[in-house]
Amino acid sequence: MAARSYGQYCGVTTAVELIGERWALLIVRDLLVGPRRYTDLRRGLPRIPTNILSTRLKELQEGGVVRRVPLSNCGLVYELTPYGRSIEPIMLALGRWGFQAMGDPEPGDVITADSLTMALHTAFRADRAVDAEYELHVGDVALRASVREGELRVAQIAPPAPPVGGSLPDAEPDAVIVAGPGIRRLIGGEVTPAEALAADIVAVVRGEASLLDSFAATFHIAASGVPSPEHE
Amino acid sequence: MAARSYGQYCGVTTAVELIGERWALLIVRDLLVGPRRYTDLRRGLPRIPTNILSTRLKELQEGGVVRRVPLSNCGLVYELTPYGRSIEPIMLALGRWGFQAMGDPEPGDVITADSLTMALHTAFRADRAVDAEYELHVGDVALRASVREGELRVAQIAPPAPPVGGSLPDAEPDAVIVAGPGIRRLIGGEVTPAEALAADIVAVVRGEASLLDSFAATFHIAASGVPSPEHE
DNA sequence: CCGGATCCGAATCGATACTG
DNA sequence: CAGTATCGATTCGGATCCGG
Repeated sequence: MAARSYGQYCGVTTAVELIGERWALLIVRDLLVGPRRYTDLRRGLPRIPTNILSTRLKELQEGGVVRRVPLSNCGLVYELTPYGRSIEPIMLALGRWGFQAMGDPEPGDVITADSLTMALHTAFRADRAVDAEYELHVGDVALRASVREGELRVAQIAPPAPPVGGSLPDAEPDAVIVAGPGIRRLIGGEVTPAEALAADIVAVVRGEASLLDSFAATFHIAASGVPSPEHE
Repeated sequence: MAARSYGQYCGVTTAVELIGERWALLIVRDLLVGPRRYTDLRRGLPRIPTNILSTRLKELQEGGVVRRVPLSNCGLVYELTPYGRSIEPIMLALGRWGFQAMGDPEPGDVITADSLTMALHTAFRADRAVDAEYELHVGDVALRASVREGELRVAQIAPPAPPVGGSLPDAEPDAVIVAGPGIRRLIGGEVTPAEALAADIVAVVRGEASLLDSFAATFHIAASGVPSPEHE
């Protein structure tokens, strides 16, 4: 029996041995957004030590969760295997579960492009979705979220986008929404869109302010049971 | 920012900080089966150090996942809060995901009553369920699984059950199934019930052997994508 | 710059012993 | 029964270094 094995013959235990080590699930979260290079993963996980990142990538490969793919031109990327990708619904559900217990950010907490992308998918309600194109800015992260026919697609926008003529791939968004971490309160339904605007939690800097209602309907995480009554 | 925080403001990260520490999710798994005393948890997690168990229980309480309840007569139990219980569908899905990657047991691996109970729930297919009463023995564990109207109830049977007249709560089961860890191959569909009987993977020691077909239809985990092509 | 490997102090984990 | 105390073994975190 491996040294750090839990010593149980059980599906949950096997899962935890595959993706339960420290940082492993966050690596998988970022890879669910798309294939990433070693350096991309480092940027998306600012506090991960580099030796831990390479150790985890090796372990995830041995577990059949992640695959290493050389790029045709140069370099290489890590990507999920089909088996690794099949964890997506679990990741989304886990994100919703954790969302209920999120308080306000601790000093030093960051919001990364991949985590916000995943959070949008987590909060996406296909049944209530209103078709629209949003540009969303939270902290340093800028995303383009396209809601079309009940489907969500999220693309990351490079922050210092130099406006070189002709290379802009997207049409103008219907609304440009600028927010901070307090956007959690809007998605969680703690505040209405009107209250969020009034309290400066979010701002609609382009497009009609009413599109914030569509946004709040499309991206919503209901407090299912009890979020977490007593906290430390 | 807490010392061992991941430093990200994200639902998945929050979830991992709540239930991602070593052993934590296995404690939650056992508590999903029912409230448990400290000693019960120790028995269900034979390799957990006792200081880790008490540390995790404290952390899970601070996170609002677990609650400590004094018993009316004597002693106390740990139980999940409503928020903690709301992780059940995720746990079941994770058990199915991990099941795909289970190989054969390592030497020293055990099967516990709570993990097998959870595994039955994990593998239960309400849509294909056939009503029946099973008594299932795997290793030292004995379970009573009742399938009624598409619902599953599992009770644990004390192994040395002294046959004191009148105190038996259940009627006779339709079938008594005795198996080893190889029962995974039956649930995973790697072998048919007939093959499992022929290979001595399982035995029906009471009741009609054809009930093993019902069992295999009721408890099944299909290989969704690729289980895990390459393994270490 | 990319993709790591190496080194080392700090924190955590695991095993055992002990206690109210 | 329900933990706490102790201590060596591991792992983690932070920093630096290195080959392409």
